[in-house]
Amino acid sequence: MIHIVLAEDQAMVRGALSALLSLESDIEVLGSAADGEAAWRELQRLKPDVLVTDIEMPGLTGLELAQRIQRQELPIKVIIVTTFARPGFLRRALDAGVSGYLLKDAPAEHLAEALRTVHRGGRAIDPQLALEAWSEADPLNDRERQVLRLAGEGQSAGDIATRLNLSHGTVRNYLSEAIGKLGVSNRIEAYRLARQKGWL
Amino acid sequence: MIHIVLAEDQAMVRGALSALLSLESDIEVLGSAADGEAAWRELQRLKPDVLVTDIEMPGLTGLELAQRIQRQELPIKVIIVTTFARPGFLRRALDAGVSGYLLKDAPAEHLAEALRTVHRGGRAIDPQLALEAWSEADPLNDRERQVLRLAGEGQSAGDIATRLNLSHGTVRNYLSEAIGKLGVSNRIEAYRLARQKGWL
DNA sequence: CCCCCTGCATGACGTTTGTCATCTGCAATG
DNA sequence: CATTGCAGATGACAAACGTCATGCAGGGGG
Repeated sequence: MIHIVLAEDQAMVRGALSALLSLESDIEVLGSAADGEAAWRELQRLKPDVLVTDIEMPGLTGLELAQRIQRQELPIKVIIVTTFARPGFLRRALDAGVSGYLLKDAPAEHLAEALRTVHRGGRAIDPQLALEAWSEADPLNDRERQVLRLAGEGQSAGDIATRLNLSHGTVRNYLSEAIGKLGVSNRIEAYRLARQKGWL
Repeated sequence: MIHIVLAEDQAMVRGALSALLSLESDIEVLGSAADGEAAWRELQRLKPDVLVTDIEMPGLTGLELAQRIQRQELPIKVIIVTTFARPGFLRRALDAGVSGYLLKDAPAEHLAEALRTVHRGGRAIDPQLALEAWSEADPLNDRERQVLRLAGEGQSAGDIATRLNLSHGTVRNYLSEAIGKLGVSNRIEAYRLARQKGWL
């Protein structure tokens, strides 16, 4: 019997996944949580074999949850189930020691299979995503990332400069750098591309 | 017995919702589809009582699907289940004659209840969202919307002008109008705000 | 010690944006 | 027919944007 805990912020999806997994005779859903902190408490309390978690959640994200489990050396495997086919996310997830990474685009049956594979000690990583993850590295440095994030919210170079204690010229330099590295032609495209790749 | 068809692009969520509803003894899931066109074909073939659909789907959106059902006067009720708490979306959904509008944030049990209410001839609209929907009207006209959409993808005024067969000055005028109406200070903020409100 | 690399700043440049006031053509309305 | 209204165009202006060459301080590492 595989004991699991579910973390997913959308209540309806959480309930539906729970129903889905409860149909499997070898899986038991011990509990579920709507955010990272609550999930952490459930893990301590219920000691499941596997945590199935989304990435985007209020408070603590799924990735941070995985990191915490890894650092505390808890004997709990982690499977990420997310909408985002972003190579950067998978990379970070693997660094955090997760055993599985599925997309919500994948057929529902894959989840139970992945759960069994992981419980057996194996890994279940979305194959096509795994390829992309190792192909393209994030070309941005910290400053470029920060600046791009703010630019994507509609802030001007001047605003960003104030926020980061830089000169407005420097901000424009970083932005220009980022635009160049990403091979696009303005800050908006740069933001969209970086976001889509999971480089944020 | 309530017969339904499910339209939702994320396979895992689709499967999970199907599992959830199948647990109810008075509900039967006749079929499901991953995009609007497929859903339309399933509706013709299976003649369900109710369609449960997401909004964001490739091809035909859930809103367009509802419109089509309304225009053809099919005896099929529609329940929208979506992530987006955007007043504009609810407004358009109601115009398209849908009977239910739930958020994925709502508890899973609400779905089955809503299904029964709607099947009985009632309406099931997320209450807090219903309030917002009548509070604020979309101030944008068609041109402004089009222009803003493209601007949000990073296109320059010139690009947009070419795409829409307008002069580049005119495009800037519309953009300026939109920025003014929304009370923001540049195209990026305008795009973000309009998107968040569901005005796209 | 010197060299080079990195992080940030500066200034100049041409382009794009955002704002206005004004103008044109066309259709609807009286 | 004249009048009004609307969609789109124009041109001018200041501000912000994107690019580039250059400068400068502070560390390492040779």
